[in-house]
Amino acid sequence: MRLSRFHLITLKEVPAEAEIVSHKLMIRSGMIRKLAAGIYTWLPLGLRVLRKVEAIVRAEMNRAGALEALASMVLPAELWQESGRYNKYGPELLRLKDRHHRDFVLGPTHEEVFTDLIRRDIKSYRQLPINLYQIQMKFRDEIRPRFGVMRGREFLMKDAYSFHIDDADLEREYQNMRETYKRVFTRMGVDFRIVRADTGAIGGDRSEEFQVLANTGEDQLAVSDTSDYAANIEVAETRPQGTRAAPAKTLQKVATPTQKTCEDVAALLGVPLETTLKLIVVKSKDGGLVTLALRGDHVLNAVKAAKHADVASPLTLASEDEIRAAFGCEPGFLGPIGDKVRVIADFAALHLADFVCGANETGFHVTGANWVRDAAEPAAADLRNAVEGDPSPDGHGHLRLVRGIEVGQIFQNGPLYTKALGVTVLDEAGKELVPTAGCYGIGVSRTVGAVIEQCHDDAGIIWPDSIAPWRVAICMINPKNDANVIAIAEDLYAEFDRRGIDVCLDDRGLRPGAMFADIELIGIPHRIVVSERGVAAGMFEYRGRRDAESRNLSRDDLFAMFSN
RNA sequence: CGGGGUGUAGCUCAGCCUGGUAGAGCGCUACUUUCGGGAGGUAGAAGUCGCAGGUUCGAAUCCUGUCACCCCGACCA
Repeated sequence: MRLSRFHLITLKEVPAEAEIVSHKLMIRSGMIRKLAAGIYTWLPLGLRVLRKVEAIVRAEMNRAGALEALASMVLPAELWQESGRYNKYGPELLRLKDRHHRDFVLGPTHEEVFTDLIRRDIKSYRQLPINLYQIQMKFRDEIRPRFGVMRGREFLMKDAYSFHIDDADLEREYQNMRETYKRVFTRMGVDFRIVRADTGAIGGDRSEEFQVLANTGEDQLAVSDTSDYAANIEVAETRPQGTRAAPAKTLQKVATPTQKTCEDVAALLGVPLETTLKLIVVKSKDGGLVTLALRGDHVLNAVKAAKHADVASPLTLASEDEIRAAFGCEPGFLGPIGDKVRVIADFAALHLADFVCGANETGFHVTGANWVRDAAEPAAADLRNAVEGDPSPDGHGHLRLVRGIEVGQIFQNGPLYTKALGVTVLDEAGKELVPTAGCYGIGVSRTVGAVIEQCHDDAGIIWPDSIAPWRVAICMINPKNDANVIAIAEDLYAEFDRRGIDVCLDDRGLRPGAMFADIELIGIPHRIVVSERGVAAGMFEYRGRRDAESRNLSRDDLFAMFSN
């Protein structure tokens, strides 16, 4: 590609809309432009990268034996009503009506569509297993789109759906996809971890996420410092540690007129935050209320709490009015003292002795509180987020917390959707059985952002060869002064092109400074400079994007370098 | 949805408090001198000041409403 004929629009200034580095660089380099909140246009430069990521995903999926298909983005609501997700999925599901007032949705994920396809076409166990995938735009009406393509409302996703005769075969395909994803992200040149994950809105039994490590990632991960245990914080287990000390202090009421949070109360009383107890009142499964007790320094884990047998799912906080009615005081002064509402305590909260908590009286807390003596012994559960230094749940080492960008997730859904849509096939004995299923997603457009998040410097993006818009840029210095420069650069460009090496020729006639700045900003991994003095010496200046200096190479050296 | 903030030239922003001729830098166009790390000079094009009402002799500026966008908290590839 000749850059003089390419729509390369770079910006010197940082756009006001962007917060994180990948978003800034994608706009500055002219990869994307925003059309509305969370909705972007991919410009030619960005699309070259997106297509390369897509090509790697496609190649690896094909190699793994999956079959590419393509479904509509607009889906009939009936299918979603049939699976029960039309109501369950929430406002993230964009609903529309056609001219006949029939209900449709924009597809946020396609379990229903592919399960329906299987229901119609697959009659025999002989036709299984099958793994169908597509690479297609998805739409989710996110509460708060942000960070450019990292959390857009429209995004490009590879989604695959596999169907099996039994769980053992599902497990085999799950491992097949797991290995495939490892290959995909390794080819992108990113540092990633596979972590245990919640199944969320997709549902099912077992799931892992592929997380690209980055400080700007929205997900928190708990990883062991000595074993290979790694989990999304949502599902990272915590275990009971230590034992509860015997009560040493007496129960005392203290005035805390404006202190509603554990932080404020601890500061007022001059006690460590971890000696305080906080109560969070939520809806219970039977429609009433249940109280969750956590140590003041711990954070409630909504995913774990919602899985508790007595807690309503999804987790729903009680309203202030409900709290007043149940406790007889304002929120912010609640305690387990007395038997106002049933309490489930986190393991760590259960081990507190002589703790500080609300007095169930507006403006007051108590000190020296103890379970059993002052409050009924609560049920125990794992309710909190793991923190740095917690023992690893696998018994090996301690947890470290890191941040990641979720670029892929694999699920074993089991018969969740096949059962809901009434899919059956005949087995060897001629008996009907419900196939079991898995699904596997890769956020293709998000991966582009995630790679930039990991691979950049002050000058701009640093693409790995595998997904760079071009592997090599040939830059002409002052071509107007020397016809030989043009001739030799053109010849080199033609030869790279002939050899199938993805190359661009910067023939825009810019001054060297501006040209180099652009080539670095858009992240071309290899740069070759053709100049008057180089031509005179019969050499080319080569510089890798991460190199500090350029070096002089002959034409043969260059081709040798890119021959593989 | 709650909390905070911003809408003025293609981009980044000043002007608004204290109402009175629409501004700067970058970018763009032409000419010119330059020509190995985002060049200098000269000339130029470019904005219904988000939108709608209101107050006023007069509104970018004050008031009301509305829309859009950004940031902080509950969702997920």
